[in-house]
Amino acid sequence: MDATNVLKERGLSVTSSRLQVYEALHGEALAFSHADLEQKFKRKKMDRITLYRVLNDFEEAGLVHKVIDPGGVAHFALCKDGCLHGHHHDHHAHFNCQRCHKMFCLDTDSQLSFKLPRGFKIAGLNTVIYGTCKTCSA
Amino acid sequence: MDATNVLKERGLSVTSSRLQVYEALHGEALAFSHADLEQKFKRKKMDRITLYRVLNDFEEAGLVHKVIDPGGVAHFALCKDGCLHGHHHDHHAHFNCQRCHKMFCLDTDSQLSFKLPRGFKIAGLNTVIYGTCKTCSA
DNA sequence: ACAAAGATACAACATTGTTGCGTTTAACAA
DNA sequence: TTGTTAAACGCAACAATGTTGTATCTTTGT
Ligand SMILES: [Mn+2]
Ligand SMILES: [Mn+2]
Ligand SMILES: [Zn+2]
Ligand SMILES: [Zn+2]
Repeated sequence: MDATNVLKERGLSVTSSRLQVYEALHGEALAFSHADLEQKFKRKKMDRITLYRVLNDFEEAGLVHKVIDPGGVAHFALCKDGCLHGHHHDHHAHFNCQRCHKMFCLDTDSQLSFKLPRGFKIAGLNTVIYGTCKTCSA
Repeated sequence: MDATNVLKERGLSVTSSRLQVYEALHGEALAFSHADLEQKFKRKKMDRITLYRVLNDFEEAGLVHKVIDPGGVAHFALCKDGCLHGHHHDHHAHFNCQRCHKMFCLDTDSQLSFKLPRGFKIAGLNTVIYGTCKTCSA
């Protein structure tokens, strides 16, 4: 499905900023920070605040998920599975390279299961393994 | 062992700020943010920057570990096991309540195991489950 | 008690993220 | 296609978290 229809499907109006952001994230295995994305858009004059709002809207719509790196900075990646408005289920781990600072989504290779104490109710999770990626280890 | 000797054992000089911070974290099952700790010290005039540096020094010394909450804010808790200078091994999960904002260390109840892609080398991890804690769910 | 090394406190700054509001743009119906 | 309305944008101002530089004070070891 093309970007325009993805947005429409989620009830998001189709604007140039949103299309740009969607295209920037589409097909990537990495999650990008605001700084990363502003770099990508440096020729296209993407407003900093608009970018924040687009990503927030995307997250609420279940289009992207947010991961916090060990420095406290948010990274965003498109959801692969059928996340919906207010109901994410991308409970996978991430790998953040301390050398190249790439944030990898480990959709397939990570298996997470938690035993929570009685009475605790899970809404979501933020899992980031940090270290050195394959390229930077070699 | 008392606070003074714990500091000495790690090669940290014994100062009033460090004793205060150590005592504030000691015996707690929760990880505290800078804001939390400043609250605790409100009568004792703990300098904000000193607090940052004390916690950084403690972390490097393997005395405390740092957890990042889903808002990107750092929380600190004393290490329970034998972490050393530059070598932490507190690979446990945490639970952050979206209502009371407490950050629980799940030392005992969480079991974490990850299958990383070939070539990736793990140095540590930040795992935070968020939702509502027992008290706030009731 | 003294000298050297290290910790503290204050100011200045950086980065990340939020809020308010006037202007522009997209959606939808006439 | 055009007009109306609601939403998104862009700019400024602000807030929160965290870092760096430096002069002063405290701790440590002699
Ligand atoms: Mn992901
Ligand atoms: Mn912990
Ligand atoms: Zn790397
Ligand atoms: Zn709670």
